[in-house]
Amino acid sequence: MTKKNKLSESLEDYLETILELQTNKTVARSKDIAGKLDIKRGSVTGMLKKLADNNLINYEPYGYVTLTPEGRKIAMEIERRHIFLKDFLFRILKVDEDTADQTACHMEHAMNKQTFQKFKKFVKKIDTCPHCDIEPKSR
Amino acid sequence: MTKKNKLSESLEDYLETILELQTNKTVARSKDIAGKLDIKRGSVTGMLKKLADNNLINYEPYGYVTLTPEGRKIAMEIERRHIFLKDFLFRILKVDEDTADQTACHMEHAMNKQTFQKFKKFVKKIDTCPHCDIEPKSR
DNA sequence: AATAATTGTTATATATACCTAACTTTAAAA
DNA sequence: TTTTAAAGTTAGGTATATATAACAATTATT
Repeated sequence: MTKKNKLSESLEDYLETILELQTNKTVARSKDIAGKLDIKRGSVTGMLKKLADNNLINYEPYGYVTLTPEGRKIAMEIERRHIFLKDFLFRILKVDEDTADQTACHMEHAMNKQTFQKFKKFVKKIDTCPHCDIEPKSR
Repeated sequence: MTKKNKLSESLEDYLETILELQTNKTVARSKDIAGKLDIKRGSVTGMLKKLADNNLINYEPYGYVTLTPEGRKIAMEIERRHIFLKDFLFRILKVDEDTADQTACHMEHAMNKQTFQKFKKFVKKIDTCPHCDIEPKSR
């Protein structure tokens, strides 16, 4: 059974960051993870070990970091939440972009899966409501 | 100048709890704080000292705990957020009450004042929207 | 008032997530 | 290829928030 050990917010942030780096730069390096998370290089190693212990990343000292299927699944979930929440905060609530990003970064850990689903459904509904007249998504 | 030291989520939770106890039981006792926060008695003392250091509570060993004006102000802000978010999650998103409570407890720390204001305004708007037909607040 | 129970505190320990600084490995330049 | 630079690791330290268990103070019971 895949243990559902409920990751810490920090570990979730690492996974999210690794996914972004993998996507944008094909490969995740310790230094870039540190950069994105604004954390010192030395601190990253220990966290990578923890993630590896949890079978969420493939990690060999001095090697590149990649997500395992399970790590990827979690990372994508967090990333999806982040994108959705940031859009909500920025486009609908009209919070400035930086704040939207930071706030999304916190909120993405605060809801469980089901609650987030409901929130999403709710936002989608009001997003097309003529009475609420939300600015439409540009795309 | 009143230093705006940005409290940790834990310390904010303590303040919120103390306010609730003060309101419901007239006085906040260490044991009840521990109970509400599901934390051991021994751990509470140190946190109370920190809050006292920050001039947020009046604390004397073996005495009752009371909020200072500044502590009260913060506690009320957090409490207001909690109540609002829980109502949103429970009544509008229809999340079950326990989950709504826990989730509110996390979310209440995730937004800054301005963002929360905007969120509130937004919810109030859609709450009276005929198209969105939200179940009305019972009171 | 004496004793027992409850509540509060202290000291010590643990876990998490950081930092710094020295060191090692790998990669790049000369 | 040696040397240098960059990236990664390690060891030791700090801060926060918790637990446990022994002890002290307070409150309740008899």
